[in-house]
Amino acid sequence: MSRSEAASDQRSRVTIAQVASRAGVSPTTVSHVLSGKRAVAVATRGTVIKAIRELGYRPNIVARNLRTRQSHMIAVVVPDITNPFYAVLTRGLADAVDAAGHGTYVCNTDGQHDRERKFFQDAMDRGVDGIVFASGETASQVTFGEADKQTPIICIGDQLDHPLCDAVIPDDETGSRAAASFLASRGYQRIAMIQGPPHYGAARTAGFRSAMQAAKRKVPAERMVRGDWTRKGGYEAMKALMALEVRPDAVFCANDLMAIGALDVAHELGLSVPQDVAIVGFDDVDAATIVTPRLTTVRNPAYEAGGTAGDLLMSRMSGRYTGAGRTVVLPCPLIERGTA
Amino acid sequence: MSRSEAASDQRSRVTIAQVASRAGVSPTTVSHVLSGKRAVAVATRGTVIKAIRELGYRPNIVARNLRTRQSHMIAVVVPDITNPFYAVLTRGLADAVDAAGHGTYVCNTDGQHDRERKFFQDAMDRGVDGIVFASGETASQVTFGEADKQTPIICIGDQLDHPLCDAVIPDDETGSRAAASFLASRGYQRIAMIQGPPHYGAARTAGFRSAMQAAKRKVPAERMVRGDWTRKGGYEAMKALMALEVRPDAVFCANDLMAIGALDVAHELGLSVPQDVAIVGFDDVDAATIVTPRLTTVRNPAYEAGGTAGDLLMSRMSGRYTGAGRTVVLPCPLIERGTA
DNA sequence: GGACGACCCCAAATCGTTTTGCTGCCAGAT
DNA sequence: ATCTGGCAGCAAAACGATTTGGGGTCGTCC
Repeated sequence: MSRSEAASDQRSRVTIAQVASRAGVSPTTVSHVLSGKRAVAVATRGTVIKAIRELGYRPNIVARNLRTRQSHMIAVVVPDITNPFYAVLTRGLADAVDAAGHGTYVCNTDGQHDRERKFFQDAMDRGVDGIVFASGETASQVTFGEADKQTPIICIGDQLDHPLCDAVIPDDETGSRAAASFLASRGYQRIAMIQGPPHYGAARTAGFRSAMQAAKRKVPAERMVRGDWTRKGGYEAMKALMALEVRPDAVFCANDLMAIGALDVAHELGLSVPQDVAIVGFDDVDAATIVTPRLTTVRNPAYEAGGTAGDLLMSRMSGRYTGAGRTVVLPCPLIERGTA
Repeated sequence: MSRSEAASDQRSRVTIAQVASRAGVSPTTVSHVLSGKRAVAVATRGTVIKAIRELGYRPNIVARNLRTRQSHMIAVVVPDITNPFYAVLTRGLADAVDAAGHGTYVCNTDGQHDRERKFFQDAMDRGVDGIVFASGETASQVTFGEADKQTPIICIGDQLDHPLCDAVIPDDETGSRAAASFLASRGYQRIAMIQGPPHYGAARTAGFRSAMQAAKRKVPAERMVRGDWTRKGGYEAMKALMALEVRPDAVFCANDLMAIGALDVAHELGLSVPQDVAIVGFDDVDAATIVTPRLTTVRNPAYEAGGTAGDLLMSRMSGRYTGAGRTVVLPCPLIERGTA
């Protein structure tokens, strides 16, 4: 009984040593045929490969990671994977690094600083080879231990004070400016904006303001309202706007979800879009083409952002690039559809 | 130069040995204060903790994983994180296991069997503590090595032939039946269905058929068409349906995306929903409430599925449960909105 | 014939933890 | 005075790979 138990009790996977002993060589040799780091005679290699196959050997990656000090895993920390923007970004990243054999470890922070810090530490301790940080614009809150400075970081949408940090930032300001001047060029006079919460999305507001100035449109304070990025928030902000003495005839929303909320209000009030009121969003999420009429918006290149983050990361991990932080900015083109 | 280099060259993080030497104790003791697995005198513990703090020591998780043979990481393999259903499921899982200190490693398979297998192996080799497999209904394609049988697996939406495999399956059939009988009870006569691709979503079709039989509605073959789960696929399927000699007056779609595509057709044809044609979907994705009119659909409890998958996994990982595969089925309630 | 390379392969150290025995030591009971 | 038993701490062996210095064996060229 205890014997048969022991026989079937191969609780641990087969190790490199077992392969070696079966092939009649040393573990070193097995390792070398696996990695190809040193030449091994073809005959020997054959024996080893045969043994590997017969035993069904698979290398223990954890052990390898410990020895080589790299995990072939990268962490992506986002506010919420449920948010399509971050889901797409994550996918872009995953696709970019997958071919090189890197896995992706995702962390949801809900935008809370302490969770950001926690996951950051966690990822570091787990020995990830790189981190892409897409958790809002609060990135600068994180501080680094000495040891953390070894690991490359990519920051999306913001800069970060770290020696090995590259940034990829969608050009929010130019995109917003394009949206706002488009509205002006269409002849809309009383253009309003639903911004993000205080301290967020400053670039989008800046782009809007700059376009208004260029188009010689005055924007009284009551036409600059705020939402919390959600559909509901947009709904309420739009309500406030529509309750104004002089109603805006166009509104630029800092993101699509809020624009959809604004659209809800228009429908509710029986306003026709874009005749009575024009609406432009930002992000170009899937839902933008689902709503009726389809939402005119600015495309936020999530997939590309994730992809270039992956590329930047890999260029550092491979040692191909070592140097100061790079910044790549991605264009955010205006997508004309039905709401403006 | 070389000296100062060596000084700043603390390439590796501080180890438990350094802490031990600074505190004047053995690594063993440090480990014990960290894990609490054995008592250590309060004075000693104080010294150790002080040393830890002064040095900024953080344990090397990779080394720990190697020794303890567990990674506190679980893998979730999904077709596409970009699909809201899987994003939500993943989030439910992450939230469930996060508190216990488990990270989540996500793999996108795009539903391709070879990628499923690849990621499965990859996850195993990386030493994850558990896997939740949500990649379609093709799960049964995967085969296991002897060693893989040690790791618990949760299968979502399907069963899997593995000794330690639990399943959580949304009750597609009952949900579909509810949707279809609802349609019948509303008096619709010529009820059609847009199914998933061949071999997929069989339960949803079965529920539909069973309800039709119970309601004594005949469903001629031309009223059972297929889409590929996408909006476009739904669009085309609906086109075919509307081109029929006798038009259906209601159509049940196997998922929301296809339902939205169907809705596109209705709008295009100037048909009013639900007067001219009723539409019911399945999944209750966010977009279901964005479309006009809002989509009547069956709720697919993604978040809960992820959460219970996490719970089942943890009960096994902790050793609290060891035993045959459990199956928990989650109800899929009908959500009445505007399209039926 | 000896020197010198090429070519293979191995032993042993290493990565940074956790986990066993095991050893002193001191207090209290016999 | 001896024994028992618990407490605190340490040394050393894992965990499963990679890496490096070195040592055979052979062939070739002076």
